[in-house]
Amino acid sequence: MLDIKFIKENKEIVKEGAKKKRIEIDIDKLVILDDDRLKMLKEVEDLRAEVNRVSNDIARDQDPALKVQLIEEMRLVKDEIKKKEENLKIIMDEWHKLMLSVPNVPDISVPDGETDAENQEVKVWGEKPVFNFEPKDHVEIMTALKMVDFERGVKVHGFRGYFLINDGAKLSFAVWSYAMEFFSARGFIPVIPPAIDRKENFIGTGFLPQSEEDLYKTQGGDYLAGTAEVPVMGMHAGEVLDKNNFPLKYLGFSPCYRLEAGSHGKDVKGLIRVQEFYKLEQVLLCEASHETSVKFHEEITQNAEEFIESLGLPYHKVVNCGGDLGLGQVKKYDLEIWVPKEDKYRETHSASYFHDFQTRRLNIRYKDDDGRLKYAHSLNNTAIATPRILVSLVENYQQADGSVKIPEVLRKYMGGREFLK
RNA sequence: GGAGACGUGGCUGAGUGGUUGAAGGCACCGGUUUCGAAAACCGGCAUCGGGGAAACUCGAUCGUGAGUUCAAAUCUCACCGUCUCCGCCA
Repeated sequence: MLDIKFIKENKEIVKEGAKKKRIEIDIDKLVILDDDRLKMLKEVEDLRAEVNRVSNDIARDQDPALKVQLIEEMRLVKDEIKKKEENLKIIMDEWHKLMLSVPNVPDISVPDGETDAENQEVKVWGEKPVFNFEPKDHVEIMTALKMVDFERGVKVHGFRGYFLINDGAKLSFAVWSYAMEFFSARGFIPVIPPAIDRKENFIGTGFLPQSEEDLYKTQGGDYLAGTAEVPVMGMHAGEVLDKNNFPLKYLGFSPCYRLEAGSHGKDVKGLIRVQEFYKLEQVLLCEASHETSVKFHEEITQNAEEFIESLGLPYHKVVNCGGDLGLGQVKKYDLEIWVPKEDKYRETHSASYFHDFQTRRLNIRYKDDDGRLKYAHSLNNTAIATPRILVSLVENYQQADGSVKIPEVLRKYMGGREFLK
């Protein structure tokens, strides 16, 4: 959510921003609505002030006849207030709905573009593997090594179901353990949050109301989080944080549930696009300064880059174009790791910053040096997601004999083994 | 699952219909005192929104949302949450 004052004072910037994100929003309508809102609010408040004033008179005045008369007068004013309040409520509902739809303004450095096809590559790292044999895809490799069972996965879960078994499960634990150690060393506080979360957390982080069709829902009206970003951000909702603890760096570990409603035809095979997976997520809260946000955005991106590099996986980094940005995001980098058999990079990490878009909705503030309460800034980036990462791990490290070499850094979590076979 | 109690400012804690946005304490910030510090004393200290250059002023907020009333922290209802006892499970 943006500040309505900011919207009114920077109408053109907000409009341009929405356009860059390819989001339809009628800012002029919102501005008119807000003028109405303020006018109506003033009328209601003036009437309330009168009632308050006279009520005090009633309490003080000893003359019973006068009391009765004043009470009668106030009764009429109350009726008027009621009518005006009803009007105000209608305006407020509409106002609120529109406010939740206003996208955050993308940074000037965000390239223009419609879809992810127009994201710009800004970095390429690593050597793509050259095989002197016909490489296999991860489904083949992992099935042969009995690391995964899709048939039974579909039997038990349905479409996109999978079991990770034996080395598939072990490798997942290895990745998690390694990531836990890696990110802890960089000052991240590990958190295992609830993944079944109240609606407010989804509105607060910007996933609702827009992406309802992608979320699993419970009978109680809660939702299953598609990322630990939701509960970890919700953790401090409504709080006034101590500035001295900034930046707050959390490493959230949670199952992630995504309906993938709009992508039933895509990536139907394998572990790339599943409805239930696990992710370690970097979530960061800092003071409200653009420079600070940018600094930490680069930092959490760098963290992930170095993590991937330590695994020895070739990847590239893209700046997402305007059309590929979410409602609240100011700027986003995606890291995409090489998948040899598909002959392309696949997204594994997504690093974005939001300014106070999320914290305003979640009411996360801190007291600044000038004594004023300010909304903190928030950012997040993937640390690592399984099982998607296993795809590039096994495909890039596959050997002619069908075995898979285990990256050096993971070996200590795999009992010192060098190969999966 | 059954019965009961409770939810007040950064924290603690009074307040059961009328100038109560809310006593007292702690914490915090100024000042006096002191060579300095502590203690003591004096003063300040909620948030959000509207108007105003400002002083200031108006409105809202005592878990959340509705309601009763001229007037609600205080009464009613629903919801959320916490605690205690019993039961159940581990």
